Amino acid sequence: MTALPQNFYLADTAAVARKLLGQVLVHESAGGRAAGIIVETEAYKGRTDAACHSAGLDAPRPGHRTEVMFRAGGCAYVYLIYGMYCCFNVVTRPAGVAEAVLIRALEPTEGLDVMRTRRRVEGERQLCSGPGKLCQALGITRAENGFDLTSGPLRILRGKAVPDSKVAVTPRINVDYAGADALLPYRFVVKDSRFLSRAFSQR
DNA sequence: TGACCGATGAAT
DNA sequence: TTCATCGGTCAT
Repeated sequence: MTALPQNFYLADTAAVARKLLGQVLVHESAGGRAAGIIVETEAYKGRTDAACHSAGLDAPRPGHRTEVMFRAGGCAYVYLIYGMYCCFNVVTRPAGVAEAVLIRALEPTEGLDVMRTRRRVEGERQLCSGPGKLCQALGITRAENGFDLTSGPLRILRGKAVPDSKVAVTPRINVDYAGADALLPYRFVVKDSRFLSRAFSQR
């Protein structure tokens, strides 16, 4: 499998979030190699999106956590949430536009034992079914913030395309604070996956 | 220097 | 539904 080219990440952020379904996130680290198929994503559209960390920002602010979001697409944005979990995002769009895609769930495919050790749980459905969980399972921390995703230890490889018939679009999770923007259709899931952060159901 | 709070997860 | 837990962010 070959890594997705940087070009892939420069397009519209919601389109990238959709196209990331089915691609494969890999991390090779001291603990071992672990990987999974992306089954759930969310788009965060920068300046005008009240749910986005870079909401209202026109330019990078040195030292601010959103600094890497202003880089050209194709690198990692990792931040700490609730004082205890990391969330992994893919930076999108050309340099200067601070948008990103949050990876919310993976179907584990490689390194399940390493994941079990890191997560301290057995069931494969519990390994990567949430943004904090998948970072723990793959050993992704803020040390990986800014990493290039087209080469190096943290990469996204081209997997199998997911047809539209298997994709559902919903509002994003836990962004109620964003008012009307919380209703935007920016969450993409593989409908029938058993590995989502929460099961998809109609209506 | 300090107060506030969250793109979560796990237990209840 | 509740809460653990603490760094980032912004207001003093």
